[in-house]
Amino acid sequence: MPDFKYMLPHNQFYPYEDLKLYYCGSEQCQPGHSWGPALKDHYKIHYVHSGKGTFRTASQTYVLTQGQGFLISPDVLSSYQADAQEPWTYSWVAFQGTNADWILQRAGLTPVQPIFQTAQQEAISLCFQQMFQASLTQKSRDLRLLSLLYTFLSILIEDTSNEAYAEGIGANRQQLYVAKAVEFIETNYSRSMSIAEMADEVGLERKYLTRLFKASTGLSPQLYVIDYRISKACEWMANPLLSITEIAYSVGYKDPLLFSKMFKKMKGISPSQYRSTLSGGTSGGTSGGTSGGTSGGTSGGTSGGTSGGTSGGSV
DNA sequence: CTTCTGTGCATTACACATCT
DNA sequence: AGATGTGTAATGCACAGAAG
Repeated sequence: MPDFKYMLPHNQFYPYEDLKLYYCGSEQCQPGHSWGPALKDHYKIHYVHSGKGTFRTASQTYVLTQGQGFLISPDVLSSYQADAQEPWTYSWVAFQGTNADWILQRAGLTPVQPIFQTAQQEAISLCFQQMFQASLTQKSRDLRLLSLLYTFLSILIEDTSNEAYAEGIGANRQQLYVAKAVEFIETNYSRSMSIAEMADEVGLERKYLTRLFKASTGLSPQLYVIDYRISKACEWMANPLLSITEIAYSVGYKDPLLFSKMFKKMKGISPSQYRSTLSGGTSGGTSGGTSGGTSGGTSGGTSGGTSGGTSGGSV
């Protein structure tokens, strides 16, 4: 495949918000050719056709060869360099969009696990070859390139060896387990669910998952579930059309009294008192911070509040 | 009151390095 | 090459405390 570089024209109207191809290309690198350490504001995947080189993040260094690739994530400091003796020939595609996170997660690629290895080398090479040909077209270039980006990502998702490769990297495997558990909580918090069920879903023994979870997030799984439910409840408190009972049911509590008890334990005040602070204009205190912060992971305040025991925490 | 959850300690399984 | 030692991942048992 010849070297090529395509970049989406800045002035081109581009209505695809879910996935947007920024640029792509292929290059036979010179020995020692490098980029970074630097940041990007979008995703960029490199795929190595031949030769070798090094990809670095803040915490890891990876030596990559034919059939492997790496993901640069937005706002993650990264660098890469071609080998001095056997410089790599690689292709790249850069993109962003509302679905980019979700698609990459399905392919097992995250900022923590940015490396992949494929058994579909021919299919991926063909894909980049078609990108080169598409970049030469005029009228439908954006559509063709976007379809090839989807094809490329679907190959990564389908490639089971990539998943096995990701799981084979010891330290990151534990983070994948925790990520799976968090995903389970965030999709099942609104119904009655158990930690054992979650462990079963993740594929680990309950106690071991508890340990990994606490080591990673600082919260036990149960406390994380409660914290997540109460945070969701706080978001819905702003809607005056919903009763406390309805909100309790909506976040997985069958008993509104139990919901109030847990709410007070986590927030230090009852749900109705919390709601009155929202309408009363004292939103600077307890209301604002929790709703946005918890979905991303841990919320530091709660663990300290509950560790003391039964006498509802001071958050 | 029953069930669930979290934790300490012991044990097993496996990978890897070193020694004979 | 096989035996042995070491470290780590994962599980089992038992028990106390909290949740439902």
